[in-house]
Amino acid sequence: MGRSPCCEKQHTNKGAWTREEDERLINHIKLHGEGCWRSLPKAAGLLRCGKSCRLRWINYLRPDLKRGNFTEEEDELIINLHSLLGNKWSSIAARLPGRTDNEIKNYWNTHIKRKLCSRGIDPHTHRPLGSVPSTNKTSNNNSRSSSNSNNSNVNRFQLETKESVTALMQVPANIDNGAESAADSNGSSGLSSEEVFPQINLELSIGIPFPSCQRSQFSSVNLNQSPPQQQQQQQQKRVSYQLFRPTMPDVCLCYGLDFQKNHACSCRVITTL
DNA sequence: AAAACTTACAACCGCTTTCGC
DNA sequence: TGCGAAAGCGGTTGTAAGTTT
Repeated sequence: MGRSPCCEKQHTNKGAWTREEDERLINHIKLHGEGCWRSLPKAAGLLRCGKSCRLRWINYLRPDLKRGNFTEEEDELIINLHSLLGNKWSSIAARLPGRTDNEIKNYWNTHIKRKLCSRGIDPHTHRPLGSVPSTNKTSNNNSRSSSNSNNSNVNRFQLETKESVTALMQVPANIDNGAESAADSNGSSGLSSEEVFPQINLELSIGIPFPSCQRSQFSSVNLNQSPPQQQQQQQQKRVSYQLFRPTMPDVCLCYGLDFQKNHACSCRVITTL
């Protein structure tokens, strides 16, 4: 029935990895690939849990990791992605080549939170500090707690869909203002979200899933009926959208933002935003 | 110079999701 | 189909390094 346990914890090392352990792990993965973490420690001659090996490899030893300080562009991208995705560090990391979820999470907690606070922005809500929070909090606080609580999938969908719609509205606005993020321009000016984006009601509440995510459902990004100037603007937006999903094919944004995993969006409609 | 405090980040823990039996 | 282990993920902790007093 099932599988045998992953490791015998009483025979495993803990704490900081030694250089020798690192080398063993690197050599083993070079020879055999990432394969099965469960059997890796034994095969590599390591007294470590497979889970620990995986973490060490992913967060520190992988050759494609980009070490060193985050750039200003990466900062802004993380802030924007966090405003869209909340604390979904792995999803954020997937859009920053060479960075790991753990690294981004640590960086967020040590640098970006402070940076946003100094700009007068609440790092949880991406709203100006002191503004009245929505009663229906966004997913920054619900990424885990909602699944722990008795909230149904419908409730989770409502929250995430609300967030995705807000995101759809916010992203083009950011891009029209150049590299400045919505949070940035919002915070530095001291204006409320509603003042910056008068067409957006951030208290919007959505209850029923879209039957499918079609371009026409997001009127602000409907290219077909746009005059040439608008089309030019939207072409810029489309290019800039790629920043947020550089590895994604040109598919529905909901899909690109992983909503299909939560059944919030089951479509794979090809769309040009 | 050293103690106290702060910061940064690697690693661990516990939970959820996925998947093999 | 259900159970249980593996994998994956996000929150938290431990501690080394840096800074201040």
